[in-house]
Amino acid sequence: MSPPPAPRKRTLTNAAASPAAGTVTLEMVAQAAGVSPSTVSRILNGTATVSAAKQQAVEAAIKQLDFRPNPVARGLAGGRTLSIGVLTQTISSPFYGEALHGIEDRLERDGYIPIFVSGHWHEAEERKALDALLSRRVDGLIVLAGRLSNPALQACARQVPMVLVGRELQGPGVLSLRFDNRAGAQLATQHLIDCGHRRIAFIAGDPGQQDALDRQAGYQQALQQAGLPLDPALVIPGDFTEAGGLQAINRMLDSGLDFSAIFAANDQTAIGAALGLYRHHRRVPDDVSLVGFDDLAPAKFAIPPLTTVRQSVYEMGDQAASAMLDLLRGEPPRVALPRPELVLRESTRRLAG
Amino acid sequence: MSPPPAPRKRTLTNAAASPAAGTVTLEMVAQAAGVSPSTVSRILNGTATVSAAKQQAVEAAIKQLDFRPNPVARGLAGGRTLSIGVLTQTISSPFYGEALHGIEDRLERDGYIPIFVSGHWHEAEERKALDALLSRRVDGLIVLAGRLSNPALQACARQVPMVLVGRELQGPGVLSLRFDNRAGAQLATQHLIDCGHRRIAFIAGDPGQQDALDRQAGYQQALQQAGLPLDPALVIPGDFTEAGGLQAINRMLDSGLDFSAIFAANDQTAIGAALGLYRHHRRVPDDVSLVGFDDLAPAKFAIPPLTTVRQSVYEMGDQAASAMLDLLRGEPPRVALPRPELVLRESTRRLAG
DNA sequence: CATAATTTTGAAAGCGCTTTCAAAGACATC
DNA sequence: GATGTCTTTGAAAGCGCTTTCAAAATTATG
Repeated sequence: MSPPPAPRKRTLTNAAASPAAGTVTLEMVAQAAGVSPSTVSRILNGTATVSAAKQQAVEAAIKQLDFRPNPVARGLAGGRTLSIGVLTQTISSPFYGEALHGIEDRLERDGYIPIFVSGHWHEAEERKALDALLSRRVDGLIVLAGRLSNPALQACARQVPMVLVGRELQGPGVLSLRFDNRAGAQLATQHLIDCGHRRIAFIAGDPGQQDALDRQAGYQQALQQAGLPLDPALVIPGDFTEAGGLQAINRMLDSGLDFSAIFAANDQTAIGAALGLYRHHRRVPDDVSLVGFDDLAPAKFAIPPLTTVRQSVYEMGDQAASAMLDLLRGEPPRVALPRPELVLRESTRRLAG
Repeated sequence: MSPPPAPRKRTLTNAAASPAAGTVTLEMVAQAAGVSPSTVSRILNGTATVSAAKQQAVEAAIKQLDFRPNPVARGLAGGRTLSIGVLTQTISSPFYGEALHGIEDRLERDGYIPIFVSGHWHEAEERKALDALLSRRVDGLIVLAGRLSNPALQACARQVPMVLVGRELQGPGVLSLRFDNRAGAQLATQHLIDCGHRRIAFIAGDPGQQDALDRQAGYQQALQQAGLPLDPALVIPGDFTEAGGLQAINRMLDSGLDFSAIFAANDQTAIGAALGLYRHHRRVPDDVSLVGFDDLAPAKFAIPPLTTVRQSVYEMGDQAASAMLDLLRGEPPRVALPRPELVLRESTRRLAG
């Protein structure tokens, strides 16, 4: 080990109230490289062409001093904070969690950082959270579903670019990203039909979410296309939670509903339904086939492993972040949403007889 | 509705490159209230006593203009950003997700905002994430477990106060929060013993995490206290994941291991184990009793619902955030960790015969 | 009532960076 | 070689807030 030559001389700055004393500033870099701060800034941001000689000198100084620009200062001066506000509903939900993961990974590659806040499906909370984000001067907003009114969202979109996931909204500065829930639901229902099922129940999702409505539409469409009747009794209300799925089963069984398969509006509902079935000693898939939607992590280890529709929520997050980055660069956002696909596991089987 | 009297006069500032034109600044408030900016700042921060008259005038102006201080500017000038960096491992994991939720709720009450970053159990990533946090000038750091070396953590703690969850570390500016994993594991094991089980297998957790080691110690201690032999063959390696649990079962069954109950190091492992058992046509709890650890959401809807040790990860997050707030105020942190408790569900039963 | 001891207040200097603006250099043209 | 055009560079003015510092206003003291 050769001894480190210059052990950080600290003479240049007005060493006043610096909290962290070892902070290297842009000014120090400029001084070390023998140029002006403006030049260093320009190199950092690629704002203008700089002579090769100075470019190198500055880069060397940056490396040597281990300089890392202060995002707070940049935010104040330049108006950019390199942070994107993300409004999610429940940070710990398996569904949103994956999307956040996708967002985080994508943003990080471009030096942005996501700031996550939760709205808990509560309009007032969502509004507050968005306010907090805006007052922190995030450069953009990614909103995952929620209950906030469209006008409220549009108002935000007037301040910063916005990407909306799971909701439809037109407007300046807004980009809407939606899965093809309908196609996914058709896929699931069709699979059940292909297995010979005729009495296919649908446990619906939270009627306040467009996704839920679309999935129901897909279910009905598949039935119709197969020439099967649409029995309203086969549509049981649910709320996208395990408890809702469990409850739905109880209701179905108590009322003596006749069915041989169930399509649940999401995996969580399906998992609750599976428990309900287990409690009533109905075997999956022997007695009833069960399909979920989303392909969340728990589906894979459910008992039995759940046949479901894969959505790649992670990828959706990735796409949302990508689109935001495009928007920020002023480019037209290019998104390629993943197609829904059926994941065959062990919760469905061909109807015997 | 009376008409709003002054519809936002905008004459005062040098209306140059303001990105959002409608921004109200502290200076505007000062002007409206007829005082100096310093005074407004003092009122905002409670830094000094101000005459009642001015106090009121300023408060009125703030309300009237709907002024909200710019955290970015505050961060630059005052060194406080009102944000707390939170290093988690997987933002979408059911375990950490709940802790994040607890942190978020607690911080929000005091006007702080958490900034979540994930380390993915990867030292380099953790270091990078921490760097990003630090360079964004977070006021404090909450670190959830991880693989980062102690010296590296201590170095961070020298810059900002730090609360460490799930790891033991002494040092200036560091506060360690640990569950009593050992007691929890004893509880679980003892329950199995009480049920008459003698051959109790333990599927271990990730040996890189202290939690895993503690849980194993608790398991062994309970066995010893009951005068039961410690058979090393009964301890099967695992890694805190469902896949690990599944694999462990395969190994146990393939090797013809004799056991009537399993204590899994966490719920995820237990859920994987349940699937393994299902695959091998071993019924839970009829053929083998199964206990998990953590009481994560999925445990409740597992098939059968999983007996487990409740940790309240949410509460842990809440406590960590509280402690951080105390630290920031310069008060000695007061934490009251929740006791572990056994949650009896349907995956265990008294050994027949 | 003068003078000292306090308290309230405002002016001004930053925090670390970006961004005009104009001066200085480099290059091209006649 | 003089003049004009385009490019590189630095000085300086902020971004919106906090925080000395010292002046002004207030209160206490002899």
